[in-house]
Amino acid sequence: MPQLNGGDGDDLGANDELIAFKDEGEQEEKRNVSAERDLDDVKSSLVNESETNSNLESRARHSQLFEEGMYSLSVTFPPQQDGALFQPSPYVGYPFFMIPDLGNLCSPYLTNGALTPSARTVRQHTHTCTHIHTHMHTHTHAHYLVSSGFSSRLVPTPQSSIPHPAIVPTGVKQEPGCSSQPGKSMGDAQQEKEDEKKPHIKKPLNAFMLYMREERPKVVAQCKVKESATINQILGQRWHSLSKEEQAKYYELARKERLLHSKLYPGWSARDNYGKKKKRKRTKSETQLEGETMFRFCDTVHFLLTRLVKDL
DNA sequence: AATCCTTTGAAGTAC
DNA sequence: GTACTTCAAAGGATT
Repeated sequence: MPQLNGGDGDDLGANDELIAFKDEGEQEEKRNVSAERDLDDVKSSLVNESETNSNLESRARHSQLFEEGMYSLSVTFPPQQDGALFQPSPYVGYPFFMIPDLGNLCSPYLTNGALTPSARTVRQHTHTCTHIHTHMHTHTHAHYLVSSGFSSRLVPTPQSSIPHPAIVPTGVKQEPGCSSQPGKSMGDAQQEKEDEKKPHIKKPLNAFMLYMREERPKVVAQCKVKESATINQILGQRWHSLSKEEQAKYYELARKERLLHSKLYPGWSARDNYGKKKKRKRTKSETQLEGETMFRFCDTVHFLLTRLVKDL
């Protein structure tokens, strides 16, 4: 069961979140060094703050008490209109609810729209459930200790045919959405079929992506531009012009995204998505051809210059 | 229909 | 340890 442990440290906050701007000059880089350090400090303090937060310990304690059957659980399911899928808001902490499978249904990371049977059931109901938690053997609980709040969920074990990845027992690595047995060998074609059936779990958004999602509509409105490539260039520039505090806000959001993502999909790896987005890759011959063309071009230029100098 | 473009950041691979 | 690659979002443009 995933639990946020303030003691063991969260290494999800990458240390290299700030890098020198690639396309700017050395001087610009130097000017940014101190600012980067400051922002780095802000970021690490944000991480430390959240990790050492006394509320976190309190929440962890709540979680423990809950598991011991000392607490009752109150879960409120949001109303679903006309059975329509819940559309996640751009970013409001987490727009989906920590309900078994409904979480999958509403998760912004899932893209294939696959509905699990229990999700279909859950989204039909709108109710508030108060449960005196005394029968641990009949329920499986998972607690998400997200910075933004304490969420709990009830999973009636016998009915839950598709266990949520987040409740995979410790030490058991499970591929997201993968029902196949570990170590089971299968043909490549069959493996591909299995892969296609898997829900596509997207990468968590990084700080800049979160910023883009928020600011894009403003840029579109201001600049009357629709081309994403152009908009992204503008957003890239604006991102650099943000203050450290403003950027820190997005780094913190991104950290929470990663944290929650890792809680929801413990076995997920960025590698799982490799190849999901089909990208035309240059073949070796193409690269070689380009190199040869460049070589010939340089050779020609050299020849012409030599001749020019000779003529002069 | 599929891919490219364009940005930054995270995470993976390769050496 | 460093360099490189892939993919997250977005939607018009291009193939």
